[in-house]
Amino acid sequence: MVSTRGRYALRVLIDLANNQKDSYVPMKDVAVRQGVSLKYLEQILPLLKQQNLVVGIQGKGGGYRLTKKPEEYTIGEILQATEKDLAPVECLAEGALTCPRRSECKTIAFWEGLKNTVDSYLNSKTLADLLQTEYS
Amino acid sequence: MVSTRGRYALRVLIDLANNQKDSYVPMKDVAVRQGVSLKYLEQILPLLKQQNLVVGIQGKGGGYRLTKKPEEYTIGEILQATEKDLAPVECLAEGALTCPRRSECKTIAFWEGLKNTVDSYLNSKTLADLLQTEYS
DNA sequence: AAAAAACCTACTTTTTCAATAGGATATCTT
DNA sequence: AAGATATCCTATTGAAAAAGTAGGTTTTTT
Repeated sequence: MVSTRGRYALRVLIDLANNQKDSYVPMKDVAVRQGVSLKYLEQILPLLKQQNLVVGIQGKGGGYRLTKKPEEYTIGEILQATEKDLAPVECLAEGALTCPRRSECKTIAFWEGLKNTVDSYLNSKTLADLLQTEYS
Repeated sequence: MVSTRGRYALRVLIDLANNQKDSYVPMKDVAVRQGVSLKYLEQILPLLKQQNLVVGIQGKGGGYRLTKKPEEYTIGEILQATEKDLAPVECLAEGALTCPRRSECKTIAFWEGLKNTVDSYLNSKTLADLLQTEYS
């Protein structure tokens, strides 16, 4: 299950896209608009910055800004930056040591298929896809 | 991420399918073959029994047996029985209360799409698909 | 009666999640 | 230079879940 870190990250980027201007957007404002803790966002944004998904400027008048156009962000790369791991099972996680039962495992192909399915979906959607308001 | 409960459940059912006979298969044997704790399996099997995925017989000569043919089990229903929830985000979980931001939420459709994608995959594969040994 | 199985429930240990907290540092404005 | 306003950095906490361990009870066959 995707954690609040990833979900908040998504919402922050949507917020940044919707409030783009020439200047930078302070997280203080985003926190209010999104109804989440500023302090928590301050932990999440460095993860996005590290992957060059945003630029952050310190000091008065500072804040964050997108580094590219919304349609150039895949949801996959955003979640990748914030979630610990997107693999559906332990043994497919980043840097997992090879399972001793690997050669006899009947499920690994199935799990790989699931991972591929999920990854494909996540990489097929972009931030731009989330910008239209639509409710049911 | 799918927990060991779900993964072990899958392996138990594969094991049962591979060791089918007229009699019942005791978990003691499955535990040895699969290299997992018997005591832990004893917690998992009741979940499968509850959904009529297996029948269990107590007493000497007892054990468990599949209730239908391997091709009639979808992986989805197996994981459904053992995992707490298969939803990718909290607000799509079983019996989640409706989010106060629901009407303005820009991500819900995306998450629903992810859930549908995952469910489709899980329901398209059957236990029979996992029975062929294949390694790479 | 004894053996072998499932059944039931409580406990423990470890890890992760979701924040909260408090200050340090950088930058702009006046 | 001073003050305001940001990000940045790191530690701590509280609650929940994950993954098992443990011990006994009941059922059934031999």
